[in-house]
Amino acid sequence: MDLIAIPNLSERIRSVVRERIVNGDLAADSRINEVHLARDLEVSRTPLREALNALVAEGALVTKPRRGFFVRPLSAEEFQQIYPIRALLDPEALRLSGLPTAERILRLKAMNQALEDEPDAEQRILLDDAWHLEWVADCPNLILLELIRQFMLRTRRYELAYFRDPRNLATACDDHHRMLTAARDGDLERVIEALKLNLTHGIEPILEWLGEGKRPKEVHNQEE
Amino acid sequence: MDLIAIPNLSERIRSVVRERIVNGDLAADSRINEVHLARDLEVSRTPLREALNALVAEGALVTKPRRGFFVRPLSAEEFQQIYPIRALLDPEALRLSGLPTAERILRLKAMNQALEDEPDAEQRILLDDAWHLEWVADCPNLILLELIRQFMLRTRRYELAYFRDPRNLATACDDHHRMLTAARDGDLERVIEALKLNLTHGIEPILEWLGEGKRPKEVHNQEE
DNA sequence: AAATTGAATACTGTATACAATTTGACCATG
DNA sequence: CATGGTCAAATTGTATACAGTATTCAATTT
Repeated sequence: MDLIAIPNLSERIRSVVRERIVNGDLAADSRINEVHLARDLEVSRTPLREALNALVAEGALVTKPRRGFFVRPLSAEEFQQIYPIRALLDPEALRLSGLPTAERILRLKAMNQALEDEPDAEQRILLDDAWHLEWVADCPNLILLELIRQFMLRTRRYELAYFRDPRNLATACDDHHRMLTAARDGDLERVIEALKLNLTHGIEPILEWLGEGKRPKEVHNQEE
Repeated sequence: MDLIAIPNLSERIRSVVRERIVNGDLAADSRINEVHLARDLEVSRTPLREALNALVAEGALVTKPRRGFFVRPLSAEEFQQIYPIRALLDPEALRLSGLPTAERILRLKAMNQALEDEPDAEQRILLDDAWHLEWVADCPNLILLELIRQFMLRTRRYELAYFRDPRNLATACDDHHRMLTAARDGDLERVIEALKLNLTHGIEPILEWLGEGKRPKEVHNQEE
């Protein structure tokens, strides 16, 4: 019997649309035209609407009754609210997980290396998320993990800019390294401190980016 | 123009179904038959499915592709995971909010009195939630507030048993009182400590309840 | 008697159709 | 030239229809 549940169409649509929002293909604040988007994706409106509703729950969209779905704009305000929450959730999950096993430390080391070598910004985000999840893989509080995953999705749009800059990548990998050495010393509290620092380092550069140029694409919703 | 957005059918359905889950009208672990439930609610399946998907995001239901929606059972495990998260979120929100104004303290005092006098368990939950939200009303992190509200909904099913017992109500009001006196003394840290204690007090009795009798109603999904 | 297969049935997932509401353009009016 | 009203087109919300997938249960085989 199905151990891996095959996602249905609406779940696949959700991923695709989320991608488009993250990339800016669907401009911030723009209204989503269900008919056009459905035609573009070559699906009907029903599963599309299910996907859009799910994205509302994720915080990527907002919905106004009888007006439609709108892309939640990237904003310094939202970002300044989301990131501190991760800095609250992640350390707690790590504390509950305890120190990683020697085997896991090895894996983490390899993952960090892969991150350092990765040229593509989007892949870097995925690797970074995987890295953080690996630390808390043994966390007994599954709902907390669910929550962390949810917030990883919400921060994704912002992190794209962060991981494009090699200097930021270097900072991140450095922080990660500090976590690893603390773990090898068996000092959980120091690991947690390093994690908090890591999560804090992201804030400044992203706020800067949000302040200045913001996003390039603006109007361009989707073609007719 | 519409300051208060009138909810559409699917949003209203969501509330109704959530209610039924909380009450146990839809038994834990039972599969939801969309056709029957739609007929029962006198709506079509489309908005019902939108509502059910939203409830999945809320954690009240789970969905298995091509199998359908299932009522997430109340379990000691889930509860033990949810409550500590509230004990993480609420104090942080309170810290960000700062001490309440004298005016707000008065209002809180009145709210606690109302809670103490309330005979109905369901109303008590609503009043208790309102009480907690009043403390953090000034929290600048709106997303954190959103999250707290979300978890209030998730804990609701469990708290019903808690607030039925007058002894638990007394304990809660007592904790609340302690928070108020600490606030009047201008000692935020002591308020936060009292809040943590308040949130912790709920755990034991509910676990006990979950261990023994559990819920009365069991089979009874919905009538044909 | 137990296991297995296969057809009938029930149910979910998706598409389409229809109703209700909003939007925007056009024109009349001050 | 601005303002407001009316109507058509566009768009969302809901219902219904259909297709594909699970489940059930009886018939058949071992």
